[in-house]
Amino acid sequence: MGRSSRVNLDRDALAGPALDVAPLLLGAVLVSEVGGVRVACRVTEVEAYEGAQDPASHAFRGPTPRNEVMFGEAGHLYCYFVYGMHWCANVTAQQAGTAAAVLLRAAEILDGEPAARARTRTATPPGKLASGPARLARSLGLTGSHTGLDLLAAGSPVRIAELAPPGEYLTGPRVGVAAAAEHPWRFWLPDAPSVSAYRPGGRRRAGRTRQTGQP
DNA sequence: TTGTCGATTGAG
DNA sequence: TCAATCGACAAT
Repeated sequence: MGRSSRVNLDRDALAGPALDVAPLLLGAVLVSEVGGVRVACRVTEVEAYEGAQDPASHAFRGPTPRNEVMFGEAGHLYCYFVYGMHWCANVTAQQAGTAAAVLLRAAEILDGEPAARARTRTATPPGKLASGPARLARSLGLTGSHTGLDLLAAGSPVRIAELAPPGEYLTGPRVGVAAAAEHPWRFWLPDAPSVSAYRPGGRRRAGRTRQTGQP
């Protein structure tokens, strides 16, 4: 075909390391028809999570019922529950047998904003409805029940509609991640208002006495 | 079976 | 800066 503004969307493109797949997903259009409501968004920020080599990955310690889908075929949805109240969504990468996933951290709503707004806090500013992984998942109505969905299947209620041509992007350390914090495995589009703010990882220490650390 | 901690968010 | 809130998983 002639010069298409889109990139061929085939599973092989997603079947590599998360580090390679993550930038591919920047600018991708994601469509959700969960609950009979259509919400479309454009991905602006992602993070790569590998398998056995990545201590911050859910798959680091091998397969479990929760992370099973990460070990499957690329291009499927992996949603996990965190902090007792939030869902976050990933796109699986690598070939079957090897774990990897790309966390969807932020997006801008292209279509169905009223529906997205209805799902999120009414106080959320318009451009920030899908800013942050939990808000992104909530805007699209994604929960653990959607884990395993094939994002490349035409009939899937959640799917990747198109990939954007490779473009400029920035990288930095992953947000809220303590392990392997030195790796710049977060990718985002420049000048995207929806991109979330960086926050270093690290656990809160219980009973941390007034450790001001100040002289 | 128990305890710790988390790929976050929003309020104070 | 901190509480909310509960599932996963490692350690008993």
